[in-house]
Amino acid sequence: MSSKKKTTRQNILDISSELFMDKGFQATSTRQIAERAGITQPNLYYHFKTKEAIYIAVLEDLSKVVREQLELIIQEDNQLLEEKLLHVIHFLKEKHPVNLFIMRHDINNEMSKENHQFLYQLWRQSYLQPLIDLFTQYIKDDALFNAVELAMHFYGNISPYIQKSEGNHETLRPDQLVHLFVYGIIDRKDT
Amino acid sequence: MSSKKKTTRQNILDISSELFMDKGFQATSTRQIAERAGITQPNLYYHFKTKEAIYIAVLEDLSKVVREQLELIIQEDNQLLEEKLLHVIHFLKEKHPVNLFIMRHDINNEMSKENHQFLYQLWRQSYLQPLIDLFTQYIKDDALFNAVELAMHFYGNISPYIQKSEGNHETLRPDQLVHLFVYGIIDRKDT
DNA sequence: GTCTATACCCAGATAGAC
DNA sequence: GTCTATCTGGGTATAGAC
Repeated sequence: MSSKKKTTRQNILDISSELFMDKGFQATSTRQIAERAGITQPNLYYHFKTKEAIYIAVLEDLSKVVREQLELIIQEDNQLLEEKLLHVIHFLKEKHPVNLFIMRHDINNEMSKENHQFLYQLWRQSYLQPLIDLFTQYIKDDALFNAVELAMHFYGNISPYIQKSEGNHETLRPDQLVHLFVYGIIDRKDT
Repeated sequence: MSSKKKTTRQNILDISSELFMDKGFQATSTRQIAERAGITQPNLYYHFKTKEAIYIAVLEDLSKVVREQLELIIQEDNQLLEEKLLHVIHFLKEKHPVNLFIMRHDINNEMSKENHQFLYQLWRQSYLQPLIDLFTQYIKDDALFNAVELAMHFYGNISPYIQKSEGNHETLRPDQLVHLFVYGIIDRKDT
């Protein structure tokens, strides 16, 4: 507790992160952010040039944490693929309850052209690349799918299960999710 | 060609359907709809009470077609589960290139409370129920997952692959998609 | 049925005082 | 650094003439 008080800038980022990652860029207004941060809306513009700049700063923070953690997980020794995937899901679910659909939609559709490019690369490096590396380690050369396809597919599979709101009709447990991803819907436990 | 000219109302619905299902409810403005329909924006309000009413009419049209077609597919005789799933994907991809994430997000988050209930039931009946019926036919009683879980999971799996825009980085073919869903990522072709 | 004109609201962003 | 006041533009929706 060397410096107990958060800076206004960091406070804005933390609150914006929650709102952006839950409701999305468009649906989050600068007035909402300001209200929750306990400041006036124009004051945001002292700390950031535009609303989009806030979004970028938020994603830079998130990406750093995610990348570090995912790289740790895939480097664990003596673990089955299933166990590592389970760790990934647990990490995202507990520490990172983010709506990945909305996040990807915002990156692809709500940003200016330059920022879209930048954020897409950021997303790829921090979210996708560790999974690509993981699958590269584990799959055979003659596998039916390459590592990139599997990594993308993995995110498509787990996204509905790691966000917080969005009418939680998805009820599978993380280990069931991994089972479906690795073995499919067919029960082969008894073969 | 008994009546060649589309009514204004139907024209509005067709254009709204494309926009809503591609960009979502919020991101589609009544001005855009009117412009593409070749009418003025206030004229929309002669045909529909609100923007939300347009969305509901659109989803009623879509649901009817989807429900009929999916029920046809699951009733086909002498087909493997894989073949039926493939037919479902082909139908959705070709005739119904809709962003299912956005659709579900709109139903859950952009509608008034009553309309949310109504549309959710509509979605369940037309999109989900046929898949539930299909899995009920094919899975064993002691399977690891029930039909509802599998149906939800199936949509989560295929959604990224059937929309038209949204930066097409997903490249799996429909048959690969079915393979992953049914057998998982492990290559067991040679066992 | 379709139009013009316009009301009303909420968004992002800026100017300038303190 | 933070505020009040305000601009500008976009959104949905209504009134009323034709």
